[in-house]
Amino acid sequence: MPAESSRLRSMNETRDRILDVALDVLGDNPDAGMGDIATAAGVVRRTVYGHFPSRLDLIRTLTERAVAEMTDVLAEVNAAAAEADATWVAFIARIWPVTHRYRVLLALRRGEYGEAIHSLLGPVDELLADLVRRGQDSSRFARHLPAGTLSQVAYGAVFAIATSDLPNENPDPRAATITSLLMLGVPETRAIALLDDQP
Amino acid sequence: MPAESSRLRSMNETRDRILDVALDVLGDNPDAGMGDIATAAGVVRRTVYGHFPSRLDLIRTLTERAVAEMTDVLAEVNAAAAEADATWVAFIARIWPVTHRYRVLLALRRGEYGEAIHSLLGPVDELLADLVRRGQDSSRFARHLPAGTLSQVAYGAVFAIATSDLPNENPDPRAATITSLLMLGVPETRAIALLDDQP
DNA sequence: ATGTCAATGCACACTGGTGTGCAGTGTGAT
DNA sequence: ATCACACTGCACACCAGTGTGCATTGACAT
Repeated sequence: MPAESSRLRSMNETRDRILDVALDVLGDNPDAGMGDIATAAGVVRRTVYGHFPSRLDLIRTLTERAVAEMTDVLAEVNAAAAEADATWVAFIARIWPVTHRYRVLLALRRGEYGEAIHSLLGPVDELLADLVRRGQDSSRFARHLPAGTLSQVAYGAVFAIATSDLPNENPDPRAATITSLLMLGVPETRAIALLDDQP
Repeated sequence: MPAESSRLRSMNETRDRILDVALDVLGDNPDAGMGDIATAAGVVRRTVYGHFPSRLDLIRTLTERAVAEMTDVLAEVNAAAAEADATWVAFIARIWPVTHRYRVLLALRRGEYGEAIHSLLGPVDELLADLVRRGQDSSRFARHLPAGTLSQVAYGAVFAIATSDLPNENPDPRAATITSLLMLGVPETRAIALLDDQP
């Protein structure tokens, strides 16, 4: 099956390394240039343009990866067919590392490439809103905000906590989950009970 | 008292107009240039540099204004000597329009001028954290997060709702306040009661 | 009437990033 | 042995924004 095995593989390795490193570099500084990414990937700027014709292409590819991963997680936790609030807890637990990895996308959402990112992220937003709506329909979640807004704000809070770099402590996924559950209207006692059921 | 009355006044008018317009323009697009601001203010780019030697100077002046307004509001609501949760409600009500006005600063917090803005906004963050801490000490607020983080995340949620531009609806300060109270650990019933006490 | 000075309208130099072109080099494929 | 081609290294053009210099205009102050 691998026709041009070694040749093609090492090329894909370079490409993947650029993508991985780009997530890192842009995560630290969303305004980093193609040069910074290239250097960090141990490659020359020109080479990056060999794989991605433009900066937008790079960002788009990154976003597509993120959408794929997030959609997978959402599909899996939804497959468990549990209550919406339990599903939310499972979702946050599974999405936690992904959120940190792709933190740059949220930062870039407002900006030059916001339009492209937003449209690609649309489907994920939909799925998230669906989950919250399901919770509202079964009265697990409150209705003080429409599902679309509530899902965004709740996930935004998790994201904010996940990427907050406090001087001494490191972000606490448990506290973040509780916070998001609270704002979804889940009582604190139930929130803690849900968390204690997690493996 | 006005020595060079007309002269100096019209100069201050121009300066103030630039500042006001800058808030507007940068609020819509944080990456707008000095030229865009100048044009929107009905003035030439060179004139803006006459009042503010650099872009950073402009941003700093804007930030100083914001800090002054926010500090005033915080001082006033704290003077009422009510419970921390009631104070929070009053604070959100009073800060709501200000939040929208200075929305650009939050957007610019991550970016080139983040350092300068952050240091100027520091005192406000302190006051906010103090309020939340007070609430935690009197058991009005939950302790799932340290006061510093919780205050930031709660205010961040309010900000997110205040600046969310939904297709048809406009942001609802009441829903935003409830959301923030929930994540602070205030039970929904109490949150609604607090809001109904507001004028 | 005369001077002052904010605002104007150019000019310019500088910076920092993007994206392209092309000749050269080394390593796998044939 | 030779071809293909990913990567290099340097060149360039281009753009958009920043900040400065300076001569000019016009309203206000004296």
